[in-house]
Amino acid sequence: MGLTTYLKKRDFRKSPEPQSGKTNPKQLIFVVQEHHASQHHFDFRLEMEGVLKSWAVPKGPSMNPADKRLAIITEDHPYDYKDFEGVIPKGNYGAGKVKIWDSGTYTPIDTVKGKAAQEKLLLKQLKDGSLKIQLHGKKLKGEFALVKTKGMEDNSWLLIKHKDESPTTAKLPDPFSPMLATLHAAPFNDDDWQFEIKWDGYRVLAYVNDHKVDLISRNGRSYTKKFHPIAEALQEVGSNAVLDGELVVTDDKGIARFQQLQHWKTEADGDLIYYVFDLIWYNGKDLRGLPLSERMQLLKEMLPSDHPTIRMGFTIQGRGTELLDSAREMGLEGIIAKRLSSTYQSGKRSPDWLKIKTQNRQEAIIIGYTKKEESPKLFSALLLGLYKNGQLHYAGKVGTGFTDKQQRELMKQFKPLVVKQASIKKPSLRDPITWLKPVLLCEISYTELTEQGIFRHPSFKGIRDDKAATEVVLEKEPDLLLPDRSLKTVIKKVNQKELTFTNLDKLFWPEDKLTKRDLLNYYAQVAPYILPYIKDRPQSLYRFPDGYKGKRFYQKDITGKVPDWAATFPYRTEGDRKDKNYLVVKDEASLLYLVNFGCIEINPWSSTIKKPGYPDWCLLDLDPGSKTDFSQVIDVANLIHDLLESVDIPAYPKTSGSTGMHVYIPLGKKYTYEQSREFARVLVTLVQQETSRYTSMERTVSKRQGKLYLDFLQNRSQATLAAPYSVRPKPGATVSMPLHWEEVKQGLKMQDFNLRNVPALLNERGDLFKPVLGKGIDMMAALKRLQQL
DNA sequence: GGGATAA
DNA sequence: TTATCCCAACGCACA
DNA sequence: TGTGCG
Ligand SMILES: [Mn+2]
Ligand SMILES: [Mn+2]
Repeated sequence: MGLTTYLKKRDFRKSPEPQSGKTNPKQLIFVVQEHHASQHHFDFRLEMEGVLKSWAVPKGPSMNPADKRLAIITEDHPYDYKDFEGVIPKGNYGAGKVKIWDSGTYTPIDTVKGKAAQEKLLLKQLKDGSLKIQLHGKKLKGEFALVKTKGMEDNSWLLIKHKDESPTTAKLPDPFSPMLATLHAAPFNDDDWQFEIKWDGYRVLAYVNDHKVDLISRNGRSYTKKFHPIAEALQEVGSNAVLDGELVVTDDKGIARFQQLQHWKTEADGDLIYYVFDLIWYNGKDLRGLPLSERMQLLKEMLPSDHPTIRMGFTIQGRGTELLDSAREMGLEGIIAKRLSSTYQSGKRSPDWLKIKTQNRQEAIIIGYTKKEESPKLFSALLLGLYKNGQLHYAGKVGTGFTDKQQRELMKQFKPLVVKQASIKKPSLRDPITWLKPVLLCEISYTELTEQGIFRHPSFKGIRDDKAATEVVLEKEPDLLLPDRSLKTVIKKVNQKELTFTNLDKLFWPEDKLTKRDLLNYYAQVAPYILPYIKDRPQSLYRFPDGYKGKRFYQKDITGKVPDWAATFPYRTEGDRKDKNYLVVKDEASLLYLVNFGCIEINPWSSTIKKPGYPDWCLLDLDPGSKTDFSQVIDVANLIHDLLESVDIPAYPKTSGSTGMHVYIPLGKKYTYEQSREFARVLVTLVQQETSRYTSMERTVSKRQGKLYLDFLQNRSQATLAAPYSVRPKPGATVSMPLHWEEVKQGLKMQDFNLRNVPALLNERGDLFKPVLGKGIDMMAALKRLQQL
């Protein structure tokens, strides 16, 4: 009998558990699929409780695909299948022989004749738990084994868990910290999840022993004395358990009141209730490895069903939307969603527990107000706006939450801001609108934001005067490509193409703790912004498979190395008798494919395959030398700007993300590379003459004497530069960031723009480089104007 | 990161 | 069977 | 015609 069953059958309230040294072996069997095997790795898939896990195991000496049959999977804590770490034991285990003994008789069972019979027997022994596994006389150290028998299908393995006992008898770590929930934007319905009310109180762990109860807060503070009625009640209810729950004070309507809890002194201050929602420990058994569903079952059996102060909170399976609605009706803070199969992950803010709020807070810009004709109020509703991609959008109207006094004060502030023209596209509203200059900020609460970006159920909370209106953007948790930090390999469809993302935990920037997963998430987030500048362009690959400090190499020819769906562009070098092929980015999938290949930076041509000889932009590359630095780059960039502005040539600057800056001039595919280069030469020559003290156009490094190099020669076919929004393989994961010319001034730092902050910045600023792909300049007219100078 | 090839 | 290798290149500027 | 350069 498994321990879980055993625990379930017990009535914990009636008699103490007998102390017994006997352990109950528990073994679990799963069929693991070998999904994709390369020369260097096995990729395993395991479908468990409806969730697909996958992980890569590097091939070691014992992992030949033809013959070797065994790998060991170990893990740190019991029963959490998401944290598999692939480990290949060193040494030679012979030609695929896994010796398997019957644990009772210790007779080898690998001598059974016939494949089918062998497999059948093995499975039987695994199922009834009578199996011990040894490798050449040595007991397996790991808690799991992957076993392949000769009778099994090629892509199937058996994963055997052969722990002696589960849950374990071990000391509870001290200090012990509770599992935490991740904030989640919207409710959902899913039968794999349980939903419960989020109570507004103190998170309290209760250590219940025979003669003593301790109530401990999340920060390790003792609440035993302060909330002694709860401690006393727990003492009656049970013993030898560690419970997790929320301690609340309810008002006369039964609603938890946080303020009242803070000031609670005696029973006259309100009714204390301890809502228990998890059982972590019972009679020396650590239950954290059990799935939530089983812990809940045990908890239900352990707690009395009708105790006035120690209660099990209400839970419902699958119907999150419904529960959030009722929580909102009741004026509660929100709900918690918990994955039924999840283990208790101490101290972790886990994606298996999600907090979903009934009320969200957001700042918004007041862009006007309406007034109903007949209304005695000064105004009926405020019109709200938000910036998205650098543009102001209508975000709904708020008609509640302000007092008459607040209305009078607001009207005073509105007076000097009244304008005739709307600052946005006019929403269709019945009541007459007074438009305001979009500078005033307010804070609102709301329940939901619609697809169109309109607040639902907004309520006014007050004026904000500590921020500029342009700083206000939607505080929305981005949907990440790879949100689950416990998966080391993920197979995912992007643009209808199946991509395998590997080695997601590999530290690409160890100092910044940034992983390959972070890099992929970054590019997925900025894909809409970067794609215009890399789509349909052949790519020069610069690969860093082991992170920015690791080995690196350039790659252009990808013939035969990329899947069929990847677009390519043929080329030849001198003496080639066959075509070589550039990789061409077409969509998010091909971009992410590159990134998974270890391409930290993206290096596209200046022209597309549609018109390969005609670049979209002309570029000036400002590279500081050994005796110059970024501050001179800023100076010379501004001089270039002044010059171009004086002759009416548009130009757009970006940091390079490395040491210098890039300036792009739109050409609109109208001129050849040679024309672009000669145009750049003219511009750079003019600027260099003015700044000869610290700039140079010399191709030979030594002749530059450490001066800043004005590089115009990259205006040439097949030459590449790091794309806008490209990350660079540099400390701090810097990004090549398009700027306003006003930002190009002393004090600007390369590190201001990096993998961590650029996605949010882009949401505010939009794509500043958009005009680079717009109408190209009239080069001849521009040259004529330059000549007049 | 992973296919090709030398040892 | 395992370890290592290999993954660009192009044309301009100056000697 | 070779070498450095990005
Ligand atoms: Mn540069
Ligand atoms: Mn350069």
